Amino acid sequence: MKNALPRTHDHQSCRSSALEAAEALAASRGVRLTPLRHRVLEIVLESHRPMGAYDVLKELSPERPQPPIVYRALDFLLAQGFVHRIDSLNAYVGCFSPARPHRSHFLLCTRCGRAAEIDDDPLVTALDDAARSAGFAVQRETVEISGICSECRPSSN
Amino acid sequence: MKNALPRTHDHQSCRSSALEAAEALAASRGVRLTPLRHRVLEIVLESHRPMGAYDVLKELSPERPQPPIVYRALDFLLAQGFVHRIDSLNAYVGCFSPARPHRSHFLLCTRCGRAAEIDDDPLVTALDDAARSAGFAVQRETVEISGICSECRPSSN
DNA sequence: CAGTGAAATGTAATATTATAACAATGCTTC
DNA sequence: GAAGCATTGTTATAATATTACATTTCACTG
Repeated sequence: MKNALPRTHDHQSCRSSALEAAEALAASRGVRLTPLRHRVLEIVLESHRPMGAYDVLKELSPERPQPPIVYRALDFLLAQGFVHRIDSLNAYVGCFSPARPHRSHFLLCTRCGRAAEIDDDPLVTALDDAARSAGFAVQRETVEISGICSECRPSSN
Repeated sequence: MKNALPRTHDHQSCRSSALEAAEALAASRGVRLTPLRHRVLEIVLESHRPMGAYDVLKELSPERPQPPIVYRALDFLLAQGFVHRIDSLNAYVGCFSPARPHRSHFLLCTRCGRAAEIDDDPLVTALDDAARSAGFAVQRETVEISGICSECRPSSN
């Protein structure tokens, strides 16, 4: 099911560096990135495409665990910022820079299915300003832009 | 289940004007706001709080329709912009200005449960700029800021 | 290094959200 | 009023998520 990623993108290495970063962060925070959690993170990182909890479950065969196993692992990884949730897809993506504090804002390509995190200062500022001017104390944000990515657009394809 | 809305907010009148606007728009577009669709819209507009499809279903008793009835009505209302979907809650809110073209951006209070649409030019610009600079052709956006609204914050409570 | 309590995992059952497939009805146009 | 299409009705089931409780593992303490 994994298909072409941009040739310029060394997926293998970004995945392992994300894993290493997560390991280091877990150690420094005194939380346990257990084998199960590690495995789930690995599975999610293996795809730049959001994966549903049940997709992860399938990848965990032949262990054939029950849903709570995966949901709990994902909850842990979410809490640690090692994965993000894509609300519009009921799915999860690995975070490739868990060490850098950032908001969870995404471009989601409806053609190739890839999710790209965006870290855009003006956007962050605009969100903060909008909330502040409404007297709103932000707890959580969902910012997901769906469309066609540059790789999938005729102009650059 | 409906509890205090701000005293300054004439909910009854904003709901009926939203309904009238939807009726007029449907007529002008040549689409049919059938009794069922009208009723579903009314139900959703009756709450400023996002309602799940099954909440709407319950309100439709004693007709006791099956889920597809409600999902189809909601799909129609979404397509016409008479309601918006809140992805982070799997829920729907009525749109109070369906005639004015706008994006669907929300503040969601986790205390009182209310959803407020925000129409913030800098935010719209920042989103557009972020997408454009990534060469991304936007089809759809989910922007939902969850937190505590000004009415629910100690300072203004 | 055994005992204890907390954290993590395992398991069963079920709740919640959403859709597929097809039948029946109603509306529109000729 | 028959044809064709949109809408609604019905059944069944798929997909997503959680509750409750049992068991195991881990980390600490004595």
